Amino acid sequence: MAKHVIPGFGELETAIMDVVWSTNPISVRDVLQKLDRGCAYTTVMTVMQRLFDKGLLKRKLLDNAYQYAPAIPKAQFVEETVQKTVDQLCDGFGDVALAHFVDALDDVDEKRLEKLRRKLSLRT
Amino acid sequence: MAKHVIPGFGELETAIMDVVWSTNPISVRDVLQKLDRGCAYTTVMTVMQRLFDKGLLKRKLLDNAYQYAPAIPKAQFVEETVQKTVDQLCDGFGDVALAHFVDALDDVDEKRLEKLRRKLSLRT
DNA sequence: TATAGCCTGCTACACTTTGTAGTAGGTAAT
DNA sequence: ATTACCTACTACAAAGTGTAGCAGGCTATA
Repeated sequence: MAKHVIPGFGELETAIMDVVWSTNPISVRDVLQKLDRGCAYTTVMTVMQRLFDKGLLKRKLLDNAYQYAPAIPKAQFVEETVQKTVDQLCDGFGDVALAHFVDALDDVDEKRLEKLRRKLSLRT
Repeated sequence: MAKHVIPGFGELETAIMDVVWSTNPISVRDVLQKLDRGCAYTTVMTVMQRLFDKGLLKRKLLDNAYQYAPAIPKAQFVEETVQKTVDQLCDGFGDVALAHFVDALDDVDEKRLEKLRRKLSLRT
């Protein structure tokens, strides 16, 4: 089975969320079609149900079928996930982690570095 | 049970690695004592065995008991973990993730920001 | 030498998360 | 009414992690 890419967030779940973020409201059937990965209707339905249970999707009954939509915008979700990840790694490993985040971000392309510089200079 | 704090890295595992990083070589018994969390000897042993299997610990038989030591220094492990995490989140969420990493790091104390600024100015 | 004590290896179980999907039962349209 | 589609419920596999018992082996000491 696919490894968890993001803690508490599997590969199928990510794919489904991406579909729903890009097109919503959307039915299970349509997500299934857009996914194009030959899994069963019920598989997609179950995962979307779980996403709903986790509070990541909301839904509305329309003509006897659920129409799903993101409970939070992608940007916000990513923000929270990143923040949580940074926090957890810093909790677990302290300053060392922080330092390495900086290093990791070091590899980022120049355009982003430029943005970062601008950001930093704003608050100096 | 405790949630996974770091993907592929549980709470007990982190605690044990920290003990071994701070004191090594070290026996299972001594780790158990230092942990001070009332779990069984065999629990610690099993987890250390797994850590060994994962390549995170090395060991040497001494007087019929294993002496464990980190296979890699903490700094290196943290670096790899952080790098992997950043990569995965960027894979999964693209530029949005990156931007939010920058934001997350924004909250970091001034001393670190200063370091970051210095780092960035070096490559402008 | 026997016995207690500590160590390892093996095994096993619970629980959670994620992917996967079948079946039953309901509703709606043809 | 029969077909088609939807949901709810249920279930299972596999991995990861925490937890620990038990058997067997070595050592030291009584």
